[in-house]
Amino acid sequence: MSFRRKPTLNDIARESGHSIATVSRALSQPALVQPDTLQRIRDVALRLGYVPNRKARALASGHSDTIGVVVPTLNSPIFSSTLQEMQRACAANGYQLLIASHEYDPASEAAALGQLLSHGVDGLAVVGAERPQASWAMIEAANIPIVQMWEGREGHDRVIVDSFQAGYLVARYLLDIGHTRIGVICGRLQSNDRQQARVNGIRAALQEEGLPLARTQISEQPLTIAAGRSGCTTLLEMVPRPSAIIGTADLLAIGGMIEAQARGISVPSGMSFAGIDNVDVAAHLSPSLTTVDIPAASIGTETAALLLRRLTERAPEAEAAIRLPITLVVRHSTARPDRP
Amino acid sequence: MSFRRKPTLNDIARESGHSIATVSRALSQPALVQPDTLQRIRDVALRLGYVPNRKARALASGHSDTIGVVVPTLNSPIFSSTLQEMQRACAANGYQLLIASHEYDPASEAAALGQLLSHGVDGLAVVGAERPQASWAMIEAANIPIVQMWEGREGHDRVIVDSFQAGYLVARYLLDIGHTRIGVICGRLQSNDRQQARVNGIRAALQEEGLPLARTQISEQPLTIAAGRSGCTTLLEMVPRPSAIIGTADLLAIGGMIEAQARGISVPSGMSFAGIDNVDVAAHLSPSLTTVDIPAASIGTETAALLLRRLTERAPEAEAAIRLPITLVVRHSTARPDRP
DNA sequence: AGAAAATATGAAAGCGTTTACATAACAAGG
DNA sequence: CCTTGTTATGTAAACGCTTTCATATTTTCT
Repeated sequence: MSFRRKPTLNDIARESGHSIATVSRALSQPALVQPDTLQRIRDVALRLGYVPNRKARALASGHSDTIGVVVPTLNSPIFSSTLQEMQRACAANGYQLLIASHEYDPASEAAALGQLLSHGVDGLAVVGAERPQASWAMIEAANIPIVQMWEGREGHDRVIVDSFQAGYLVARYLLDIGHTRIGVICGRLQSNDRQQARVNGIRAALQEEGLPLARTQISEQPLTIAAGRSGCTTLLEMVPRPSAIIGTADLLAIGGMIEAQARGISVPSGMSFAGIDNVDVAAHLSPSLTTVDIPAASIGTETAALLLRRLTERAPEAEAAIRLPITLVVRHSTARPDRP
Repeated sequence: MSFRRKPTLNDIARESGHSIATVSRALSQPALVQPDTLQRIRDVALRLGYVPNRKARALASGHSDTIGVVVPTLNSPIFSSTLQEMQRACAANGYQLLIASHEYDPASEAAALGQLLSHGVDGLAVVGAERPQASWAMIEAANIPIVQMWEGREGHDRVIVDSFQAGYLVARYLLDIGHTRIGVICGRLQSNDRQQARVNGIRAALQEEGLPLARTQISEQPLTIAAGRSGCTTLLEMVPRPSAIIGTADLLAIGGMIEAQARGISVPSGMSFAGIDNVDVAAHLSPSLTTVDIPAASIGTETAALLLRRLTERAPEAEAAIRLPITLVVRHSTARPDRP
């Protein structure tokens, strides 16, 4: 094995007796060169084991074949499946995913955005619309296609689900089957417009029945099963005790349900539990979890498709707002309350 | 808002009256310029809203401040937490993660590796050691630090866990408490050395007792809860029926356990279930799942640390093989068998 | 004070591509 | 046969930054 440095276009040009320009064209726009030269150049390239240098290509051409994604966390079944689908779609079209996460910290998100933009991503996908003015300014300045996922404001493309409606649906269902004392375990509301919207949806449903949603009915927690358990513990001290608990994320609802069962409360006869997300495990729990299905994977698919479209279109189309449907999935963790 | 193009070093040079070289130094090696010029340049840079162009920087300097990671799938609690930690550590040191996944397909993995290398990543993290010769050749040729995660062969740095031992531990435990008819639900074995090793570990433990591990005792499945259920269904047809089932991934064990319960088999009194991974939910199931803890997050942390060290060290240190401890976690999904 | 060493800056040559623009060759149209 | 169009190739100028080398300036030492 020789320790020659990597072959470049120049090497191929020299070896093949063609100019570097022709070589470049042969490799990236084969239609522009004659079949036999094309063949000769390709042979040499193969023999030398040429691999294009995308840094140089990016610098010269202005695009990097790279799409940036900023998510709150990688460690979530929801964002994972979105990312998985984005990755699939992007890879299939020759794009790489540059992924950053920020743990729900606006400052970290700003830093991540800065990094991605300075890396010259061709497109950007972000979660939600709530971010400091400075972050939005950076995005504007970059002047590249951007898609907001989950939540999104006017002004940019977006692939969204109605989180408010998700909250509303699940609360409305519990009310409909007779619950009036409802507790809520939700994620940290600050800098998280999805969680805010879900809680607001719940509040709206309660208000329709003239019921308030007091602070004492809500427990704000990190988004883990363990946190769901402790949230449940807190809510169990409400007087009167809630007859149903909504977790604004399945993990919270699952944790809550487990905690209740551990304390000898039977679900759903003693207490109902419902979540939002419809994670994989929800269908398999005992009892299976009533929840609202959020098409996380589709968000990834649609976002990638939209971004790829923007990256190839000639005349900019109108702003897109793709709204994906959510559906209440009634399972066995909810039932009519004992008696009021 | 003007539509000026992005400011470059040249713009700053002109505005500040310094040479572009000095400006470059001021921005990337501040120690080399005098305090007052430094100040002046920084002021101008700030005023112009200068953002360095990493593509150009990468081309000129030869490194991209980017680390490539190739995982089988993003949609797995295990890899998610590894990635999450890598992301955290890398971001803290100014590196971005370029993530690719390949759904356990060697060809896709090769393609992904090619993309990442051609993007000029400064370092690489991959899962496992089993890949086509051609893929290894590409990696060698790139001549950048690489870390194998989970499994790894000699020849490159690695941060590994003993998957064989994981399988062995859980099987040994079941044997110790008296089980002799053991079924296994495992992931696809092809191109997945972790799954292979886990199964081999189980086989080794059985052999110590003179027990075989026949093909009929094994059900190979995708790595999902639903697949675990169907794997369990298959194994229940073994005669005699197994008294314990090992899922070589928690998701499989969980699925299996749920299926058994759905069929009226009580766990663990009627049948024992054990997994490997120790995913979040395992501790909270009913019954809680006996499993082997795999420090997925630590793998991420250690890999990132190792990679970052390699990227800054002067003299290349000796090859590192960091072996992280795994531990059997006995919970309530396992018990002595009824009677032989 | 003079020589040697350290420090701060500038000029310019890349880094490996892409891409106008120019040129040459060749086919078609009158 | 000469003009006009095509088509294939080459020349050279970016792209925005880093970095070597040379130069000018200041400090340190004898």
